[in-house]
Amino acid sequence: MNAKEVAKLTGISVRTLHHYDAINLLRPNRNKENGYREYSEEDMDKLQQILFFRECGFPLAKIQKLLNSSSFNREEAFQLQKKYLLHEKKRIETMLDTLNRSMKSMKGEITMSLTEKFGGFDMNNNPYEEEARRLWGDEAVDKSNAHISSLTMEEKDSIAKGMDHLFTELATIRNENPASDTAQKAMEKMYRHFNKNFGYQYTLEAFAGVGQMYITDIRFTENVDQYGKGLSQFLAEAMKIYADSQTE
Amino acid sequence: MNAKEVAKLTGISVRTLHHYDAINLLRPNRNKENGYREYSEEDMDKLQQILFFRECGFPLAKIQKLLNSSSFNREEAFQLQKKYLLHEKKRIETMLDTLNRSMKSMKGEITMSLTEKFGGFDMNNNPYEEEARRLWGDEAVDKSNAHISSLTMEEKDSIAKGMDHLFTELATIRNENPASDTAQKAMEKMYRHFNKNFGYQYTLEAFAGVGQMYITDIRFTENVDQYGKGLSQFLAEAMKIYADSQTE
DNA sequence: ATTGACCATGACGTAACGTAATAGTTTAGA
DNA sequence: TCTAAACTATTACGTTACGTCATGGTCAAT
Repeated sequence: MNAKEVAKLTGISVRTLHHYDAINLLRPNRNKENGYREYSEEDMDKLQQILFFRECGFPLAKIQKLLNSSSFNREEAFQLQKKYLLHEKKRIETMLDTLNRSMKSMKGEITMSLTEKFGGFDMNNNPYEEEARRLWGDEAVDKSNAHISSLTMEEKDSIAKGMDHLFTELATIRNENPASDTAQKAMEKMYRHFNKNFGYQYTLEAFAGVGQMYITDIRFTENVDQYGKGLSQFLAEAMKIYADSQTE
Repeated sequence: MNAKEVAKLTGISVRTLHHYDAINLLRPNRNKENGYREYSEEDMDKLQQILFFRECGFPLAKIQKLLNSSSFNREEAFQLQKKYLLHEKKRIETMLDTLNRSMKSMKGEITMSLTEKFGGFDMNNNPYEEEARRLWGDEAVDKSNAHISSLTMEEKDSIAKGMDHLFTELATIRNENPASDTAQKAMEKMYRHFNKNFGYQYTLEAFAGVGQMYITDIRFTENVDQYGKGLSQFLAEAMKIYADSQTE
């Protein structure tokens, strides 16, 4: 299939296809003779995924990461998109209600509070982005998740206890300087612990990445900070310093 | 209400409010002492309209024109938005269907054609933009519409016949050069006809604008071309030339 | 009196394309 | 067979609707 046919079929523009090609999102094979784009069946399936995610409000950069994730799974993707669409459907129904009531309020039949007048507009906090990140967002988390799901209950329990222990311990030194000897020794221990308990060898990069996540992902921040306020912040810094020091 | 409260209430950002202020879309009063923005109840109603139209996919520039249109009518606006939302709801339902079927097709339970796989994505041609333009889009059309709706059936009928006659006549010369004497004489007649039959004095600008519309608005193009293929194109050119020649 | 949360106005950045310019290719009709 | 219309490609600049600083004034509470 050439670009124009694809455009016609899907309702997107040829320029959009060019764009997706340019940003490495969807790169069809080229005709050897003239360099024209040729879209295969697989390309079309990928494009469908892209458009679904786009419909769900994901930025293209994020879509790219998702689709490239090693643990990406079409079935889960469909489920997620379905959830989003159902959510969106509800939002629209809310807006329709707001609309109908606004008409009545205009005619003086009823009165509406300001809060009511803006019901349904808030589409900023898309909870499904977070779910997507959970599913395929971070390669490191991915792999450990995959590993975790392969464990028995007892194994899981044991690991959970080990982590709990580790964090409780770490919480006691959370007010130290993250670069201090005490802190860095703890980081070494932590790094070893991670490598022992998760299914693969953590790179130092990934280790630092997890630390980053503790402060960028609220879900993690809250979780970690339950062991002591400020722990996530401390860990993020200390883990990064450790990773950097070991890399040189 | 200050900007932050509005933001919290509606779910949009303060920056967005600043932006709407900057482009003259929504300009709240300012506190005389410190220049802070202060949003009144009216501002909030207008904002609601803006957000509804935005939700319907209208660009801000268009929203501005709509709201400033002399014939703008909140009730009609609500109705239009309602139509759009119902349309959107259906589209989402279509996509949900596509999604469910795609999952089955992935599992090999059913097969899907490519066309089916992309059902629901086409949201480009929003039919409601055209309806909006019809309602409030063109000031000139507005006014004549307003006038028309104030007429009796017989008067309407008589005018319709007059227009029919005029267009039939114009169709006979549609292959002339639009700048020719014949064409320009016909334009003069047409201009007088417009001024006689519609409720107010057409400016030459508005006259040329109507000509423009004959070729930019498909609805009109098709209508006009029923009198003869290419008539709309001819009229658009001839009317512009006439208007220009009279303006100097 | 100071601090921290709020407001204002620039100015620049960005995402996801649209649009136009230029040039090579393919295809349908004279 | 030749030519014009209709595609294709790349490059490049434009656009919309804001986000994100940077800088500086304002207000409310300690």
